[in-house]
Amino acid sequence: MRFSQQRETIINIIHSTKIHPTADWIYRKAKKYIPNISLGTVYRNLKQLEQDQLISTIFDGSVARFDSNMERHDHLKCKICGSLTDLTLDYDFKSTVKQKFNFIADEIEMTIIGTCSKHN
Amino acid sequence: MRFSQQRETIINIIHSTKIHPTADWIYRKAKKYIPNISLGTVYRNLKQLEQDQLISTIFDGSVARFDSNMERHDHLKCKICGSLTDLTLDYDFKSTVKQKFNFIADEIEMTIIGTCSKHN
DNA sequence: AAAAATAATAGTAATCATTACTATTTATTT
DNA sequence: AAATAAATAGTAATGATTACTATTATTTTT
Ligand SMILES: [Mn+2]
Ligand SMILES: [Mn+2]
Ligand SMILES: [Zn+2]
Ligand SMILES: [Zn+2]
Repeated sequence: MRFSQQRETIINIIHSTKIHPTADWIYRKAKKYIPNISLGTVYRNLKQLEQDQLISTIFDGSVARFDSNMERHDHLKCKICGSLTDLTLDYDFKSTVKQKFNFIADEIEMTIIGTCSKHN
Repeated sequence: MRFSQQRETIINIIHSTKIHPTADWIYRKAKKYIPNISLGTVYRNLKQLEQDQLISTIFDGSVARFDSNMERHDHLKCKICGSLTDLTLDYDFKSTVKQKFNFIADEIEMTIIGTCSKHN
């Protein structure tokens, strides 16, 4: 993977926020630095970065959002404002499903859906 | 909501399987009973049935899959064959996130991703 | 049972996010 | 500086889903 100003900008943008942005959000932000950057470039780089395990993809309904936090963690999703927030809960179901279902678990995705603290 | 043969067929199809089918899978199956049923009809009814809480929608990556099991449960997703299987795990994080984040949890979506028992 | 009212359908067009394509540009190696 | 090939911009294509509309089917009213 060769250096490019576009990729560098995309990485910086993702690392600068905790909102788990969409490709389009990243694209609009990137255009402030590189006005003629292409949306295809954003998608191509996001895919590349995911393959290289530098970011991860979260499917929020039907749109993809991107996460620079590569530690194991879960999410709170607010039904009202749509925000997605990190939290880390303690659990271990991998051994359970191995024993009960002979299922080899690689990862566990957990999203808690409800109303966030802003709406009180 | 008025009766229709199309909706009845769609409900029957969903209740007849545990595979969490996609709209297109349901459509192809429905055509065996109603050859000129429209894909739009399938989507319209699936949306209606979800609103009436008769089925639920699971977003599997970028495609929607439908679930007739309305009990609270979790899923095992196999990376190899793509199968989605029900299981019910015991946990309670709703009180935790209320206390720690002042977040009112309505539901928790948990998917355990890995390799299912078929591939041993 | 026929007429009126209106929900639901079939078929097709439109939308939206994402991916594919390709000529050109840019980074890296020689 | 020239050669090599990865990355880009711009645009076309794709695939899932939704919107639209004239027609059909179900339910209600007479
Ligand atoms: Mn996160
Ligand atoms: Mn299920
Ligand atoms: Zn909120
Ligand atoms: Zn499998």
